[in-house]
Amino acid sequence: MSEPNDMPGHLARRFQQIAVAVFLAEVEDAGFDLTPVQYAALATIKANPGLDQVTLAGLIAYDRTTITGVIDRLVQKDLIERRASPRDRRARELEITDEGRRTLRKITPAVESAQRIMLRGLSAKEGDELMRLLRKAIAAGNELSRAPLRQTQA
Amino acid sequence: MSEPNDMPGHLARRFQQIAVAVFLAEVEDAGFDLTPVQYAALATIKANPGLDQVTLAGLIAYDRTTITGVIDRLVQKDLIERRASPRDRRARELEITDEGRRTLRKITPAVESAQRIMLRGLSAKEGDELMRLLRKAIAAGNELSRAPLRQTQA
DNA sequence: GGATATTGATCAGTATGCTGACTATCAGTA
DNA sequence: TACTGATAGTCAGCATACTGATCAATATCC
Repeated sequence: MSEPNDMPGHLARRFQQIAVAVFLAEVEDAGFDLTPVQYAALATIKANPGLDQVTLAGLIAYDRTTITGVIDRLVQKDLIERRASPRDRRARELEITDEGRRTLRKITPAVESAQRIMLRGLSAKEGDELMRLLRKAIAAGNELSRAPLRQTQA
Repeated sequence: MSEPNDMPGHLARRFQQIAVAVFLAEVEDAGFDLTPVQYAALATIKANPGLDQVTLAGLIAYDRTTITGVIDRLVQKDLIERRASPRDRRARELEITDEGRRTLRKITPAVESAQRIMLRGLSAKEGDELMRLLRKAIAAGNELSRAPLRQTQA
């Protein structure tokens, strides 16, 4: 373990690095310009119409200060709308647009292809096992980052 | 797989996110101010005295444009020295300083502790298996990122 | 030897992620 | 109701990562 390449932290970084590169390449090949982070936000907004930014952040484990910029860019691309909440004037409600829905639908094959490519060195069984172990490690460490996963409303 | 939290790419991001947070917390508790990226660079420079930036980048799979800033900060902290190579005037030779050596020695327990914490949800056997699977997936995807691992000189 | 290609390093620009601070608003309570 | 604390969102600042460009220096090939 004396060498970075043998450490879990370094492997985490490398795997993430490859995952992002594969995602971007597949999505660009499909003719779209969307980052992994933007995709996850968009898909989650579609599945939870009208949610506010803090709730969105909790559902995908983003920092609330990071979400601001991600939302900005999705709005700029006309994929979502951000408007003041009538019930809480501090909050913004997020809604997917028709354009966002269309993009999400057309981009799905590329996203799924990317998930397969990043596991291409593993058998199906190994891929499942890797995901199981990642989920388990993540669950145990959830509270250790500033942006933990929050399944429910605060 | 229709939900981000079930996708390998998202799990990769989450695990990396936790790994970085744990690393920073452990290192700060030990009284140091060093990022995972800076640590890996410093350790690799110590193990390969006089290497140039491209070689360093290859050994830890950093992008060459990223390395520039990392090196800047390590130099600023007096942990390494950067000087022109006598053999190739384009290249810079990197050398760890006494201060860098001292820091590396004192920080090691915190770094190792961090590696344990980020796997704390897994048994020893599961942790080994996770690392094996990550290494295998990474090896298969090595060439897919702009900054692949390069074990040897270009 | 000289044109050409390649390489090492840097830079500008963009997108995450984070820390810490700040404003506006809301909720609970004395 | 006024005070207090908590919450939603944003901002400035810093550190990765990347794309693509540029500059200087080295290699290669004719």
